[in-house]
Amino acid sequence: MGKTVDKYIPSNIESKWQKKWRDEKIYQPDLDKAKKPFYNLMMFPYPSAEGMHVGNMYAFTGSDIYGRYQRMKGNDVFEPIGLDGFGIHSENYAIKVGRHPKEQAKISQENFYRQLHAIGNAFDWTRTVETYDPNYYKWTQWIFVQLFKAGLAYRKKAPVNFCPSCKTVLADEQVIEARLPSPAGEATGGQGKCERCGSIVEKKELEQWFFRITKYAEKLLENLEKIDWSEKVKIAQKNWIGKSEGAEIEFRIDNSEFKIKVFTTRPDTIFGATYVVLAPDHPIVEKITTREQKELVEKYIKKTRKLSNLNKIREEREKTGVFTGSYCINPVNKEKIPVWIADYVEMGYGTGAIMAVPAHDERDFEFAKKFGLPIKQVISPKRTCVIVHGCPSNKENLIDLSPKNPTGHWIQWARRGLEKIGYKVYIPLMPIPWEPDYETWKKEFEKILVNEESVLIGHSCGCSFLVRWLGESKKKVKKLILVAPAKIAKENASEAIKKLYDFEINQEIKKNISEVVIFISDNEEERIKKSAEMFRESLGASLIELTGKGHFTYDDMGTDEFPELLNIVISLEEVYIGEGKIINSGELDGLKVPSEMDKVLKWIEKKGIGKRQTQFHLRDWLVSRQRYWGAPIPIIYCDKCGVQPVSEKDLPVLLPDVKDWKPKGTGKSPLATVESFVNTSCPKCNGKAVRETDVCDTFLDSAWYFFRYTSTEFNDKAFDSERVKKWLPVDMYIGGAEHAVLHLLYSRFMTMVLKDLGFIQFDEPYKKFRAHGLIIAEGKKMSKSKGNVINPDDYVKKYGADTLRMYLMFMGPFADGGDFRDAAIEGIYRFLTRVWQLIQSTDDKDSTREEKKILNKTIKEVTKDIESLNYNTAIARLMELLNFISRENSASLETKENLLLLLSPFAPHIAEELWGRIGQKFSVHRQSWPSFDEKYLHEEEVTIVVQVNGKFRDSIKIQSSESKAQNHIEEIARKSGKVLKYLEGKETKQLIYIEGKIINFVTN
RNA sequence: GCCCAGGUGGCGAAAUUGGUAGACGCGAUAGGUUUAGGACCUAUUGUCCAUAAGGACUUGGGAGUUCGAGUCUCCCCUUGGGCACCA
Repeated sequence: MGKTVDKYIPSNIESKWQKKWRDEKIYQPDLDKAKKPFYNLMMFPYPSAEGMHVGNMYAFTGSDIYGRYQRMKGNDVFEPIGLDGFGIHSENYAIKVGRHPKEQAKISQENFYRQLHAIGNAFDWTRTVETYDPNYYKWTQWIFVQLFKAGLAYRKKAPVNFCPSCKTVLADEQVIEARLPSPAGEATGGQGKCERCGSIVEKKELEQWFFRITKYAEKLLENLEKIDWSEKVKIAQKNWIGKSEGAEIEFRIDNSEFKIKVFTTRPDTIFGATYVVLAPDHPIVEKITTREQKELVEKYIKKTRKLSNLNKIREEREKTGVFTGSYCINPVNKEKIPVWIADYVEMGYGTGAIMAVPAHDERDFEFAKKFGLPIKQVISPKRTCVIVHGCPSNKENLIDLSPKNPTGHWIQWARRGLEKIGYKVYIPLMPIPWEPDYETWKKEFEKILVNEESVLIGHSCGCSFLVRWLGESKKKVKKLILVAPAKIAKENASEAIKKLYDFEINQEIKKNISEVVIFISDNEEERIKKSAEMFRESLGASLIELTGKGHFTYDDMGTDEFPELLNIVISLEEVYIGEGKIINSGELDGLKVPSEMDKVLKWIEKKGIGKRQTQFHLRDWLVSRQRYWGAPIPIIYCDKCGVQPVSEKDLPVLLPDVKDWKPKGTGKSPLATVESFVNTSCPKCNGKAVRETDVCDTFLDSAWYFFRYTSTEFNDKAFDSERVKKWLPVDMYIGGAEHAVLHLLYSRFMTMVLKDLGFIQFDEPYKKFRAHGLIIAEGKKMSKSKGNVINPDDYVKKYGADTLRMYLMFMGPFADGGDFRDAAIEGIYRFLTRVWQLIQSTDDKDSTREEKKILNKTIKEVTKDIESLNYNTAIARLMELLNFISRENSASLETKENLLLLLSPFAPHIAEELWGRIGQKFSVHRQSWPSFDEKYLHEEEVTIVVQVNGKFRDSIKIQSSESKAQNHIEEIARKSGKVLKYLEGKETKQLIYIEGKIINFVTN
């Protein structure tokens, strides 16, 4: 050894190879002839003018590694790149720097592409796509026209989210932090903030274009089952689509022919509907409001409208509403129930009307409580109640729960009463002879499931147990009831009893219990009264003294009134939303819900009261923007012919170059002032007509770009169907989870539409999608406003792209992201420098068996790790292999070659350079991915861990051929001095042997 | 409030899916090399006890299952992220 080599200087090799790769077209598959097409796509970036940040680079690198790996596996990998530079982000930036968006786009494009070149990705640079290029947006407009013709694009006046700062309408998805409480807030229509600029969004009524994505709600949901996507993104989409199943039920207005349809997911609670609520803007409100209530109702409607424009975020969601004066008839029990209006019901969801079941819905409950409306319980809850009795006066009677025993008597009564109202009652039995032993009691008691819905009843000494336990365990329970709590004066008590009461009442338990009630009768003995008083004071409990009745003395617990008292205290003072049995509901009584909901629905349909109904949270996609920097919506309005799409031969509708392009804030696009743009002729009658002046949402641009990549040279079609057939759906799509419901849902929708219109044969755009993690800087999200955006340029300059790529990937699992810190990057640089040195300076020798083993193991592990996107551990394996070479100070040529092949997806430049230097032909990136041979992975010697009682005591080495010989291994293990020590004088009760792994002596 | 993902050394993180916890890297300490610093090389590095051999403890907390738990079960705490008056 000892060959001297030149220093590793990344800048000397990186741009050199980047140029060579381009010249040799090694990353340009022949899209028509490729035999094994593999479409490796990453979400295309919005090119901020500041340029790429390490977060972008993280995503690109992770995707690139996967693509490079697939290429080496023999696939024709297509890895395109482009820019999503149309739209509000880009325009806002242009406003900020005071430059025309078109001009700014040019600058951003140049800068972004320069950076993208520098990171060494295997992009096909001949097929770039920019959304603001007329050759691209021509086809965005063409898609709009197709949707229009198919009836999937429509116009309607709608209250929309309007951002006063961006001066445009936003889709629901682009409004964030909606409905958060604010300290000074007042109720509003539920405003949030603009996704882009953070301004508070207003509601405005405007004519808007929508895409009928709701038509595909069911399919968008259903298909999630069949695609291989990150689970969290699937869940996010599922939640966003928000399917809920229930019933639509019709309520007749009393003394009138009007009917109100309500949607409910809880048809099982219909007997508990005690009033009906309409959204304030429900069209029927006007018709059913009585003369007496008219003024109030109108005032309320006005107020809610005004509030929606007040840009204030509601505070405590205090319920408001007014009575309309009308009643309707509950169809199941013919009860006359009032009709109210309230802004907690929204016109936009369901039918804009609800049946209110205050006993089983929190919002209805709140409302009912505020306005004194009746609450009727129809679901009996599944709750637990634990009765802990006290010490008996006579030990023998303790577990005698028959009514003969006074204690037994009241317990039986309480149980019966509680079970009647739906409680599952537990009565833990104490051991006999009874000892006030808290620890034993606790062990028994904790076997019972106690949760927030539980009611605990303590009697006498049982009270002390419970209070002490609640203090210790910090459990939350619904209610604590203490019956005649006893506190025995410590000085007179036996040791055991003293111990029982030796605890402090923990103040925290007050927080954990909704209510504490203490029962005591006035003729209880002083001692008990005093202790009741003590518990009351410490727990803030209400004390119910049963004056004059005398039922609750120790000797006479068993009266009929007692369980009824419990009933009063336990029932009906809170909402219950959980599962249970239907009660008070006539024919429905006894059904279990939700498990027997189907029977309820059948019954409702049979009775003709209502029908099954499914609702989705998903709303139609609002696509118009009152802005300049976007694709003009290709629609023409003609007085004679109405709304007409621009004919396809006239596309694109070019975005005119105008000086006055800044948003107006009038609800109209800047294009509206450009007469030469607005005035046109009707495509149908050729008469005078005007153009639509709004532009398309930028999410439309990005909803189909992956089709265009395959067909950039075609100017007569959006995409070539043969190409698309060959390359799509995308094999691997990598992107940020922040687009979980925006871009990903829209592009799925667009694909479904294109399929239904006959342009393509598949309905899902991305076979496999993986979300990468977020890169943060110094523990915070990177953002321009925080000034902590990290630009990769500096790092590329200092360490080279290879080092930065690997550092980013080494931080942690690709799906997790990480915190970017300067310090650790040195480690990777050191690694690559060592690769540079060792590959060149070490002598070539034949592989030893050990070397073959570690090499094959490395190949196996790195392959597995890349496939699961665990790049961090793949890199660790490469380091281990290098450490081996370093230790041995030699390596076979085979090992060196394979190391470079394994390294090449991660650090493409250095791998290419060294590949040449060890005498191989260009290019390392055209080689096949190495395979491993199982025979080298097999160990000759295995280490058996010797445990005594599950604890590691020694390890022994044996030939792997002997690993089946348990007796032999036991013999060796027993001889080990370390093990002997632990086995001495002890009997081996059990011996566990796991072949080739572990031998465990279990002694007593 | 609901849903999702996390919580392992000083730090980023591994762990064959129930079998020696802490691979790999950063940082730190000591030594070598160097005029010096840097770079590089070698060794050590979870915590505690012990002069040592050695021992005990340890994966947010608590209980449980098991010969054996970071991994499985239950409860709790906590940090991110998403959704939210959705009927």
